Amino acid sequence: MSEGADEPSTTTDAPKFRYDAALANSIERHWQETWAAQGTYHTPNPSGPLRDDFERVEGRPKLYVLDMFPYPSGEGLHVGHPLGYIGTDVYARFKRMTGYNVMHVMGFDSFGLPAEQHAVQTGTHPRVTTERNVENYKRQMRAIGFGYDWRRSVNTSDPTFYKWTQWIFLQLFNSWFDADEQRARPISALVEEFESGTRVVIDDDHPDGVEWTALSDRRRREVIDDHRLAYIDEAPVNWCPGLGTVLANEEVTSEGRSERGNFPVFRRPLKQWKLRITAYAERLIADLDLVDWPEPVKLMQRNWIGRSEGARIDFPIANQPGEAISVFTTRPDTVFGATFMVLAPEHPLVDHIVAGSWGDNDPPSWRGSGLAGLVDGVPATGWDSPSEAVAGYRRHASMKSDLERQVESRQKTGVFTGAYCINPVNGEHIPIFIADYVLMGYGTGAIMAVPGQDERDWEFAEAFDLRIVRTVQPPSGFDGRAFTGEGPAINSDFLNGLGITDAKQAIIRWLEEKGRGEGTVTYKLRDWLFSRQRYWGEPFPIVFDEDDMPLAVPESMLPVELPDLEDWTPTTSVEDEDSIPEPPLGRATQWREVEIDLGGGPKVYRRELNTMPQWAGSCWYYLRYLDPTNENAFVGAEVERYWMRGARPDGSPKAGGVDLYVGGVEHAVLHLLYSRFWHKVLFDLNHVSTPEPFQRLFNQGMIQAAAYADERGVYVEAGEVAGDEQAGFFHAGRPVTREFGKMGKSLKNSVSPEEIYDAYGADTLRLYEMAMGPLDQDRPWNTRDIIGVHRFLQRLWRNLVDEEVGGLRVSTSPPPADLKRTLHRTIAGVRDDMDGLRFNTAVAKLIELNNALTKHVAEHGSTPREVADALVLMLAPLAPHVAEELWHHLGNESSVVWSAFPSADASLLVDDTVELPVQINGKVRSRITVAAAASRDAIEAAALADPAVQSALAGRPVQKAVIVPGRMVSLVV
RNA sequence: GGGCGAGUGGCGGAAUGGCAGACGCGCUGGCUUCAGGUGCCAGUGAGGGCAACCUCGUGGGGGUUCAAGUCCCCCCUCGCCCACCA
Repeated sequence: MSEGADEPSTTTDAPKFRYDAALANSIERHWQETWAAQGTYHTPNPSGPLRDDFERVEGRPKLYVLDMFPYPSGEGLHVGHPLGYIGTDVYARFKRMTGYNVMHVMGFDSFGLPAEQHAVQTGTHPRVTTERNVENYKRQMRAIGFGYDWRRSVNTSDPTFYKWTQWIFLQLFNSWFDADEQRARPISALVEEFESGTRVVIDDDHPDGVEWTALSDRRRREVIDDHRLAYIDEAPVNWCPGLGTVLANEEVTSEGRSERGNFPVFRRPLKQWKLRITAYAERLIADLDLVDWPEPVKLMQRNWIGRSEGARIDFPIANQPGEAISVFTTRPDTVFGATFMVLAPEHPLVDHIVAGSWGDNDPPSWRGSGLAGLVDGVPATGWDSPSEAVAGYRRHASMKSDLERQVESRQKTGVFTGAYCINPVNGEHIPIFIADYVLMGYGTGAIMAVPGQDERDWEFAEAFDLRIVRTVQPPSGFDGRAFTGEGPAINSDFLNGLGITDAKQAIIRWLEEKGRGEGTVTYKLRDWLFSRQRYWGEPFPIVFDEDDMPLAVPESMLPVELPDLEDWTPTTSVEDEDSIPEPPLGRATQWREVEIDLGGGPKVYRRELNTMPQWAGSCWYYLRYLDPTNENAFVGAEVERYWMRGARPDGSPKAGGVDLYVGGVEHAVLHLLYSRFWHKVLFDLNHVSTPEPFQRLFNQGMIQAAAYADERGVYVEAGEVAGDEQAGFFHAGRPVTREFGKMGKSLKNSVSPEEIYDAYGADTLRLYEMAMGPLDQDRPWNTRDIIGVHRFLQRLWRNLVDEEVGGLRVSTSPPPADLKRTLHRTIAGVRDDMDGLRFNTAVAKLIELNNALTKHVAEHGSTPREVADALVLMLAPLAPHVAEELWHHLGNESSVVWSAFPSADASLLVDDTVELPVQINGKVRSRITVAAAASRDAIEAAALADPAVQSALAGRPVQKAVIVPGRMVSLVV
């Protein structure tokens, strides 16, 4: 018994042992302390320091249930946060009670922008605020009664954790992607292949290959560095002055702003770290077939990776023998209709091909006359020369932000370069334009324009009065413009008559035979920009030598600890897009240089001053939970194999990994793509045993709450609003309007878990969040509804405990047959629902059982022991505190947490007799009761004999009788 | 513009093609209480009828079926994702 039961109740005349908030709170406090003291939720490993009493669970199947861990914000948890956590906690507890060894841990994603921005706002060092916030989150989570093994918890900003984040980065740095074997291999293997001559170096200076021994030491290092999975690249990146850092493509919205903070983002070339995720594009798509994920998430990943099959076609440049422009197209079958060429404005060949002067027949529109109103300094007849036009148009294009491009209704603009190239299939000279609708970042940055079959090219051709040749026969009556549908090839020489698929195959064969191109695959995915100019992140384990070339810090020197700084704030400026990134670590004057011996004696090196992005720690934290104290490896091999192995009971193919991963759909392409990539690298290098990290993914819904805005549109505290839908809503006497949105600070509609414990207890909160709807659905929070599940717990308690004196109201007599059937039907249903994560219907079934029990107790004065035991056990995953209290009250010594979930007696799931509805012409006219095993004939006879049926038939003969035994009778007259 | 998903009482939501609205909130009536309610009991889709019952009813319109919230076609509304990706 908890001592709380002896405390006076807050209400004056309520029974002393009524399950109210005060009693719930004392029960919860008592068991939380007891569980912590007894290590109830400790999960044993098969080996190592956390082996504990592994024998106890040996032979059980393992189950790894994982939540997307939070970043610990200064606001603390609101009731919208723990929805998924409660769901996994219920599931983990249920599976433990049904015989699994369950891994269930919570950690903290504490590096990165959110933590740092919070620190900036409060003016306190992020380490201090992070530690404080983590403690607050832990306290709040303990109060909800989560069954985590807290010994395994990790915090990504802890040096003992990020030591291994850095170690994994070095794995990436020290490996390369072998395209032939489609996997990562140690960089040393590449060096060996170069040295032995089995692989030759091909670069811009040596397109036909060059001997390794012919290269300088420095050139060799450059070649190696260019192969690494983590490499430095100078390329256009997303520079966000408002945040003072560069961002990954995934962190930039389609409006060209930062996902976090909504600051403008500018493209500019900078030297940055990148990770070669593009090498894994094919496997990242293919292995989606191995995992049990929601189809929309798989689709989002496939779309993000953006695989396109097509061909590369080389168009020789006119008057420049031996030179050609490569294009990528998904429609090589339309090449006979390519009547002009378009390059991205930034395409490197533009300067090379641009003509000295306009041709006599080049119309004003080709010279840029159409831009006269849009761009400063354009004469009404266009620019005077192609080079002026190119320069002017480039200026115009680079000034346009992505947002402006979108707003500008996609009017096609561009200018002629004055140059021509030759269509390789028919020898025609076709003009080369530059236009901003062709993007440098995709394919080759150049297209062959086929206006007859491409809407964008059609628009461009119309705007610039260019020739249009159809190469696919549109259906008769087609009055559209570009025809993108299926049809026989026309105007295409040897392709004529072929369908699109056959024509593609034929032209690719032709291109490959003639050496004019080849079939190829292109991806939208870009390499992952991996450095940030922020303080609060993992330092790179990298130093630079006097040649400015990167070298790995030896593993023995990890972690490279983040130095303490007086001023750790980022350098930001919202207005100035010409600003340049300044890593705050540059201010660490003692730290930024280091003397170490990397072979050849101690030398002074310059440290990498950027830090890793927020996603680094979350890429692999689920592996550290398994072996958090391991000082020799990021995870021990035996432990990793035990928890990550993936064998389905039926032996079907399975990726393995985490058995159930629950989190928000907002991570569909960021975290989930990045961590799959890291996991695959670790898999290739034999550090983990499964090709995928997360076997099953489940996206929980978002809890929304009513928010209220006044006449000015300013949000007011939702908790201070009075009124209802009929009367309207008021804040401080003034009318406000209601909307629903994500719970949080910005809408002023947060509800803290503490408010709910104080009024009802944590078990009620847990139960309410599970009962309010399907776990994967968004749903509005409604504090008013909570009383329903609280009453349920109160009635259940009252059915087992005498509210006045606290004694048990449990009898040894067996339950009557109907109650026993209800019990076993409930057991079967609840088991099913919990296995399927349908906790809302599981709660409904328990309430139904308890309602039946309440009737029984009203008549008999006590609960049959058999029902009491089963009900408490079934309640345990959902409301663990009150279940544990009742379990001990029922006389059990051991924890309900490790007790067996009840099993249904199959013989009690079928009734002896069943009531069947009888439909006449589709409408229910009567109900008959027949034996469950009755034959069709017997059921039909019983239906026809029923007086209500007879009167409804009114003597009409039955034309047809449909009998579904156990279901219904349907008569047609 | 393209893709995906969803529309069921006053509200949240249940329904292997087989009795629509389980369960909960709210509401109505009653009990308990000096009073209040976070207590208890009963009722509660709409309309009609004293009643047994009858009619209508799952965004709208068609269809398949003995039987449709569920399957098929068209349309409307909302949400999410992508958006000049060659």
